[in-house]
Amino acid sequence: MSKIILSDAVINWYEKNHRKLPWRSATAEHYNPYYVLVSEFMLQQTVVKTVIPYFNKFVSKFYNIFILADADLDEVLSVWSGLGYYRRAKNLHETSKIICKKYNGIIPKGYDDLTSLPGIGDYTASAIMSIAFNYPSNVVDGNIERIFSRINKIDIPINKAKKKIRLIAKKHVPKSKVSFYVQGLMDIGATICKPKISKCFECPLENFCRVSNRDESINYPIKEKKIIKIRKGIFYCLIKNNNSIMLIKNRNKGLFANMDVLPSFGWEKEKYFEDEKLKNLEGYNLPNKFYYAFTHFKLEVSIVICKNFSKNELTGINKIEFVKFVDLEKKAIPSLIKKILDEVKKCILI
DNA sequence: AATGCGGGGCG
DNA sequence: CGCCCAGCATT
Repeated sequence: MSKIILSDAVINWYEKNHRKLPWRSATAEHYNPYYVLVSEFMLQQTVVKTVIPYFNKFVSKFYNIFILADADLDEVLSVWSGLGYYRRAKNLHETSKIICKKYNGIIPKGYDDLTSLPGIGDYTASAIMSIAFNYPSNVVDGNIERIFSRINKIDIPINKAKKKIRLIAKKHVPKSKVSFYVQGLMDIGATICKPKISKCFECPLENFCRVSNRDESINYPIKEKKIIKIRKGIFYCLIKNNNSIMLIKNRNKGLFANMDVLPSFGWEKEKYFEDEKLKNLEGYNLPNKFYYAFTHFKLEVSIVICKNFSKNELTGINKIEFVKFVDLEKKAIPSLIKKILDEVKKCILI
């Protein structure tokens, strides 16, 4: 009797237990590569549950790669609004245009072709090749890193162990059913071998694992923690006719690139306007401050409202636009700004 | 090799 | 409240 190998255990598990997701098909042979492309961009550093509604909205509006390539960036960003990491939206849009122009709309299957596209790195290229085209590439994401760091009980911090884990993962890649294999590993990582609580008792890989119990597995992979600093920002809501508010088109780099935002200062290096001009505006502070957490810093948000604001008090390099409150949902607004706008709407209605 | 880049959900 | 997530690009 031959011993079952890890990849077979994963594939067997996948065929019975995999999650039903909108970019997946019943058979590995019938994957829609465009769906895989879109989903992989959205899934970069973002959990499946968050992505699903955005994916459905995205592909119902941009239902193939040609429609996407022909769309305006602002349109793409407005569908992406709330999902975060907005550079991904621009990169996906750019990538779709290149694929239409250079590859006649056919998503390339080669690693070098894929990684040459904006927003596609080692992981995404490998994932597209394996998931959409069933090619045996070495796909290693956060889930798979976690699984192998537990299976092999890797006792060095994860940022220094990545190379070693890649080598381990590579040895397990099967020759067939790679699509089911990599997605199976990710599903196991997301539903069983989870970061905090792992359900080792129902794990198909228990026999392969050196830390197969919950108390030990929670310590892997080993991570070093970083210090989060606090910044303070003042955001200006400039209201006209009691029904519209001034938004500005953000710069095309850095935080909230190309998004529609409120003028603000105090928390970023780049300035929208001269601080003095904002400070001289007649307005009133909302009494309640709140905190908003980014990955690398925490922001204390203060809000100033200026009513009957006339635009010529401010001049800046950014494109200025007054948007009616009822039209805000069509704009490409990040969640932080949406939260501020919600506070302001409450005050204006009272 | 380290850092910037969102947002939500969960323990 | 801290941690984490189907990573990539830049420095």
